[in-house]
Amino acid sequence: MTDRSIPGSSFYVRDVLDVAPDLPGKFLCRTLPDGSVSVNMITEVEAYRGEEDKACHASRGRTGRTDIMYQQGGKIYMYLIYGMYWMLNIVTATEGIPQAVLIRGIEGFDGPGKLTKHLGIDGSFYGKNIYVPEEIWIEDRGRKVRIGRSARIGIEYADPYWRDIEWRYYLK
DNA sequence: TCAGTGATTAGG
DNA sequence: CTAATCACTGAG
Repeated sequence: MTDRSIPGSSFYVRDVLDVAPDLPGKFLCRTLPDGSVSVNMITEVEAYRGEEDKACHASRGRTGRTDIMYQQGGKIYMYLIYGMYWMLNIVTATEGIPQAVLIRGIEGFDGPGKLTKHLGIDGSFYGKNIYVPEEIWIEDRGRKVRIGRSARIGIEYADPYWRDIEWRYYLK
């Protein structure tokens, strides 16, 4: 009877430009420390695609931080920015191709730094699987949504081509 | 508009 | 080792 399913690893082992627009409208679920489950619809994401993407952390190659992006899709890539905010990303594509989707917003928590704070997740989640429904996972509840797109946020430093490309996807 | 804050990275 | 950078946020 249940109208919900949990995308398996194959959902994430696709090009980031196919995975990213499929995420708004799905639900980010998290078992909080008190045992309750937080469920929020994903509202906004961005795609970061390969070493050629000058706004992607992997543009400077494989390092300790970006190593996870080179692994098979479905892993979590966490990183700290400005010394204060943990960013939640989902690795996509097959092994050897560095891609990830940044989760920028969920219902009620608009902003990548705000949602990780609400969910209580940090660098200790680096490398965990998003398709295993234990601590944190994504559910498809059959919601049909309309997706808008725009340039990515906060990458003014990048070359114009990469700065302006419309790889941000959000709920209309 | 602008400072806070610390991991990560490149470079000496 | 040092210094620069940064996929952000909230206060003023």
